[in-house]
Amino acid sequence: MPELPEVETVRNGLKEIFNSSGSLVETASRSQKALRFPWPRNFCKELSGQSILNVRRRAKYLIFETTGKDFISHLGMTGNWRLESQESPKKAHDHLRLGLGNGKVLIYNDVRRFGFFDFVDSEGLEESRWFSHLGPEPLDEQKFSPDYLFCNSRKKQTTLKSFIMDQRIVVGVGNIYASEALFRAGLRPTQKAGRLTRQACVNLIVAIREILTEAIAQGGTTIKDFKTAGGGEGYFQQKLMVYGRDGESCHVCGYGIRKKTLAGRSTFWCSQCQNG
DNA sequence: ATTTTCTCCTGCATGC
DNA sequence: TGCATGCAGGAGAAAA
Repeated sequence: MPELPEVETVRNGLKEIFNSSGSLVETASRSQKALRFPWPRNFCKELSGQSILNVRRRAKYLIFETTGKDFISHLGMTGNWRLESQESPKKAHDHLRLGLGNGKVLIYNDVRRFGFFDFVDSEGLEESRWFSHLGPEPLDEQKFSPDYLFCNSRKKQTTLKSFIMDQRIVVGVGNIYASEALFRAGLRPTQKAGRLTRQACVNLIVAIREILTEAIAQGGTTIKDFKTAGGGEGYFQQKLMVYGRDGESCHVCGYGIRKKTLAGRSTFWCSQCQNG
């Protein structure tokens, strides 16, 4: 569900919650159902009584730094956090409840249970099983450079869209923003990644950065399930140029938006605007 | 080795 | 109305 801008939006919401409602986890309880992976051993026991010191993000992972063990939260497709008062009715697919005091409770809900939690060691996080294969952050101008993208795309037979969704190449770009970034860069999602010119790499990197930055500013994209940690919706869907618009006309040239499945994921583009 | 398809899960839209 | 089918923003495993 959430790509980088959505995870960043959730992170911002969680930080606000911990600032206003306190960061001490007085109580913790969880559902009996496993998420994508079994719950970490003694997860709730380890959490209760600890304070959340900070919430960071790497790729699409949230990293909770606490006075006890640090842990990560991955939202999968439908994971979301919300703050409610203790007496609010429970909802289907609530999986974790963190009592924050003042009658407030922070709840993790995940319909499809593709999300998961795990304890991590903050030292050496980049070398951990979850992070060791990850590429650079797209907003890191040093590491995610045109030269990096050009060199790593050489001889790649995969499609350009699959290439930029490969978390080993660059993290955070999911199915929506991949199509949107390629539209902005004027590049065909179906072309071979190995065909990228140096100039195309420059254009693509700029497009990815702009799309993600604007989406963060808009609070992410709410197509179906995404909710900010405050329970609100993101507004970037109002700016989508191609995603979910097959059969409609291009906002720029009026040509019909096309749709095709690439590597199992729906892909949208304008064959007039994206001829590079 | 690289690339695509399958799989985990539930809910919703669509079509017969 | 009911039922079958397909699809959904992730991503690792399995298969090609």
